Amino acid sequence: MRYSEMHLPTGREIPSDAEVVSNQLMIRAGMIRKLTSGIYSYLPMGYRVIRKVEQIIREEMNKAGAQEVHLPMVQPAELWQESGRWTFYGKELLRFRDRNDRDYCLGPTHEEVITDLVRHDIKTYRQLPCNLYQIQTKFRDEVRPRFGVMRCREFGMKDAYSFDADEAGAEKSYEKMFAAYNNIFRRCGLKFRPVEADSGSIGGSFSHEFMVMAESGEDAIVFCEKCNYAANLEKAEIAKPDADADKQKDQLAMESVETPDVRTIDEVSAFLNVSPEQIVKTLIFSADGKPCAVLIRGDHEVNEIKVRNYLGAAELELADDEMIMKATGAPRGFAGAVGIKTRVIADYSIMNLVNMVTGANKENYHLKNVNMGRDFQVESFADLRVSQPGDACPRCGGLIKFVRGIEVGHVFKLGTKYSKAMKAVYLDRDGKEKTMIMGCYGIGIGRTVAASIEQNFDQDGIIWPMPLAPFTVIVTPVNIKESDVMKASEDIYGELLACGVEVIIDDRDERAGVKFKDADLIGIPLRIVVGSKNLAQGRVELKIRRSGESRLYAVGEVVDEIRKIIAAEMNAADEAPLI
RNA sequence: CGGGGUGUAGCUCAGCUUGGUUUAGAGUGCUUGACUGGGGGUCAAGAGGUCGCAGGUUCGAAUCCUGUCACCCCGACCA
Repeated sequence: MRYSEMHLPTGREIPSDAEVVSNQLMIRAGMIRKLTSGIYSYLPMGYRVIRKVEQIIREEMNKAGAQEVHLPMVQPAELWQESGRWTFYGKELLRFRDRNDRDYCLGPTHEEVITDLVRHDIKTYRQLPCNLYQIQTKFRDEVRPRFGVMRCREFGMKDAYSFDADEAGAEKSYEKMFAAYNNIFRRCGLKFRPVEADSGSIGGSFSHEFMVMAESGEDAIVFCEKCNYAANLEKAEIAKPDADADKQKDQLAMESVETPDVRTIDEVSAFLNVSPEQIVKTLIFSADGKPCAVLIRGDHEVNEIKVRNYLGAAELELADDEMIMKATGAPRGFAGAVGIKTRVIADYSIMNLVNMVTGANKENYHLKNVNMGRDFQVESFADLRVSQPGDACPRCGGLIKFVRGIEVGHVFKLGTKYSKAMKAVYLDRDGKEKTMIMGCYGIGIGRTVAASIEQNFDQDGIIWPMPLAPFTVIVTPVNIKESDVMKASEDIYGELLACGVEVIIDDRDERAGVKFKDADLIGIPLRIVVGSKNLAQGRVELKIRRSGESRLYAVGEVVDEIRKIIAAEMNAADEAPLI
């Protein structure tokens, strides 16, 4: 490719509405342009990188036995009504009508379409397992798109769906995809790790997210330094503590104290001069419209996902003032377990507490020396809180650490949620009708590209890992008006092309400084600089983008050297150990 | 949906508080020419704007008022 002929509009200014570095650099490097909120165009440079990621995905998916298909983006309402998601999915599903007034939506995901496809064509266990995937545009009408292509409304996604005859088969399909995903992200040159994730309201048994480590990531990840436990914060388990019967011996008599307008943990702690660990927070939740009290130690936070999962509720939110008043007989801020008129569940954190401080279910009063069993009963204890620094690993007891990550992939055991609702069945060996067991597996393509930039940049611009680079080499003639410089540049360019290297020659009539800045910005891994001084001695300069290192080579040797470097780096990306 | 902010040249922004000396500006980018040629070079000449849109107040509105749209940020919500 000739730079002079390429549509590659680079920019010096940081766009005013770009927050994260990947978004800023993708715009400045001429990769993308925003059309409207959450909707982006890819320019040639950006699309080349997209296709690199897609190609790696294709190769690994095919290797894992999946087959590529292409499903429609416009989907009829009937399918979604059949699965129940037409009402369930909410506003993220963009709905519209055609000229005959029929309801449609833009596909945010394709479980319905693929299940419909498979149920028509797969009739027997002999056709199973089956794993189909596609790389296609999704539309999700996000409440708040942000961070450029990282969280946008229209985006490219690879989604795969597996169909199996039984649990064991489904497990195998899941493991294959898990392995394929490891290969994909490793080959993309990303620092990532798979983490346990919440299976959410879909209710599958198992789910992993593939997280790219980055400070700007929207997800918090918990991992253990000793063992390989890693989980999304919303999923991170906390081990059940041992019961400590001894402590219960020192129970004091319960007393009521007046605490005028003292509501929050901090206020109670200061007013009564007790530490937050001694106070029990009593949160009233509305679980599918019914109140439920959740007890937790004052210095901890409730993990609403855990509560929702524990209660098996479809919808969970903090109760409104009216429900609180009805359940506790007091306004917000004075709830307590003693005498409360709701179910009461408690986090493990209060299991061994004695002489607790709680609300009195009476305005402007709290209770001191409250004790479980004696003063109130708990329906059950469970892990309901958010993991925090200092917690022990739930697997090995080691210390856990926190990092932030970008979710680039998600593998999911679906079970029979869709196959059952949509009657995707087959006949087994005995001629009996059985429901297929599904799994689904997604990768955000644009997000993977953005995540790569979040991990690979410096003050000059992007630093592509070789497997994703839009071009591997850029040939930079310092001055195109010098014919010997141009001739040598063209020769090297031609040679690289001839041996299949993706190369761009910067044949623009620009000053060297401009070319260097642009080459750095767009992040080409290897740069060959052809200038008259070195050329007079038969040499050219090879500069490595990532290290900044530069070496001189004889004109006749530089192509060989480059081939060696490329081979070594691509190999390293293929064989990099998992972290 | 709640809160906050911003809309002026392709891009980044000034001007608005206190309406009229600004014929709407700067930097950068773009065009042309000359010089220059290893880290966004210099000089000169130029093109480019119904100041988001619609009303209103006024002799007079980029500037004040009302409405509206778009975009961004924080939160809530949600795969």
